[in-house]
Amino acid sequence: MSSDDKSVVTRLRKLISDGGYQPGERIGEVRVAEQLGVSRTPVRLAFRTLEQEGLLQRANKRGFVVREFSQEDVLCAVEVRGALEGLAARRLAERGLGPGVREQLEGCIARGAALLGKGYLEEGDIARWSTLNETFHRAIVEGTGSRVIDDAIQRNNHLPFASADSIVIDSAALDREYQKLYLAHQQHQLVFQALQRGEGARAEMLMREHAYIGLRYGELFGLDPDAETGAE
Amino acid sequence: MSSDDKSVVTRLRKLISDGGYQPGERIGEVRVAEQLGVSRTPVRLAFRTLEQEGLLQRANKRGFVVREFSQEDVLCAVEVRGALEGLAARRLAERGLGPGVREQLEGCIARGAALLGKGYLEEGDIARWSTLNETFHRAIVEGTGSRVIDDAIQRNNHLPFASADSIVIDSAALDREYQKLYLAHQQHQLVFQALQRGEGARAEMLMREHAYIGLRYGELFGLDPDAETGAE
DNA sequence: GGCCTGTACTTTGGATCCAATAACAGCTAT
DNA sequence: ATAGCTGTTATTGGATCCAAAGTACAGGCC
Repeated sequence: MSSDDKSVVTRLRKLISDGGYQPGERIGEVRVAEQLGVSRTPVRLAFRTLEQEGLLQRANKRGFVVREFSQEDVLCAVEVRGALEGLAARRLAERGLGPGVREQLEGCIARGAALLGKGYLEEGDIARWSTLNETFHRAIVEGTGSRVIDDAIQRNNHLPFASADSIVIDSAALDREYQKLYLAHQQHQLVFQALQRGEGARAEMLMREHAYIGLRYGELFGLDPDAETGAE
Repeated sequence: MSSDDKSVVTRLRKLISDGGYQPGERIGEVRVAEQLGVSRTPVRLAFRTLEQEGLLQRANKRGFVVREFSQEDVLCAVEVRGALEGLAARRLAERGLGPGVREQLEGCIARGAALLGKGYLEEGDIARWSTLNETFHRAIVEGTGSRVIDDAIQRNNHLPFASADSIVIDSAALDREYQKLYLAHQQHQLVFQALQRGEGARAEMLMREHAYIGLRYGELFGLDPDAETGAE
């Protein structure tokens, strides 16, 4: 189950989000099994997982359809992440961050400063930011030491547009993206400061606001708000 | 899948939470299949669902074990619910509650007032409170109109101690429970007032605090805090 | 005597087979 | 001509079979 089956779930998730199946489209077991080169059994297992994740939903009486998400859904998923990561940040601030977490967060901020210090973005910087941003968020969530909170966030992140590293969408306009990343970096610093000082409420609100960064902040830089959903 | 298989998931969930399998215990496919009188296939599918719900977790290299939850986990699950229901309440207050939702909430409060107005609890009141409380919470969550938020809350509620109606634990001491329910009723009224007035931040904080009602409020009434986890 | 290795058994995961059911189409009757 | 019924087909869900991987036990070697 571990190796091969997990790969089926992953590949099916990728197959769907890459547009192999359109939102609202009915998805059948046999066709997917043929496409992935496996039997129907692991596909059925994977359908179950993806149903729980929210990517699939049961059809009228039989089978599954690919779930379709509205702009509103995207916004809500980001708000859910903000609420949960805010909760994690508050708990972390109140209970104090251990040396390991502090070190990780400091490392992320240092890497962010190095990345953005030169005043512009170059090829590969976006990937580098993505990993450091991922590390930063995971450090906070794992720092709470609660699998329940972690799981809740992970489940929400299964929605393809909800996770923390779906910020950058236009890698062609690096100058515009630079401003967003710089703001995100500043927010990271503020969150870290609040965490260090044990300012729970402030850490929570900062983390919550930080979730919006990939969503509506484009308006601040004169972008078209409709193009700033962060989806895909 | 719909009818029979859903029953397998439900029955297995019940089998686990009724103590048929101890937390931390390894759970095998064949034994469960025999106990439920079905083949291994639906059991495997059910394992998948319950893994996503968080009731099972993968064993070291093979199979599943029943997840065990600490007191800390219970607290975290309640805080997660508070954060998410708080988010729902804020959105509802900001966007305004429609006549349907308002009516439902008013109905719940009226029923609560009738239930608690006589000053004491009698047999059956606890079940009545449970349904009205469930209706109240669901009205707020569904009132947001967002399946994403709804799903996130539902997924958290799959943990047996996390849902909103795991308040009352000691049905033998009805006088003590009365005070808790009365406080809960007052909180419902405050939440409703904030929702009506469009006071988003206040509605959120009230809803969030309200989540704790079954957890630590026992201390206020001189109960043993350890007995007030709300589990089961 | 303890540790390592090999073999056998247990259990899971994948594939295939069979039954049940829902969708679809064609036919008939009003 | 249309609506309802019936038969056929396609697709899902359950059971069983087979292979692979893990674990435990035992025997041998150091």
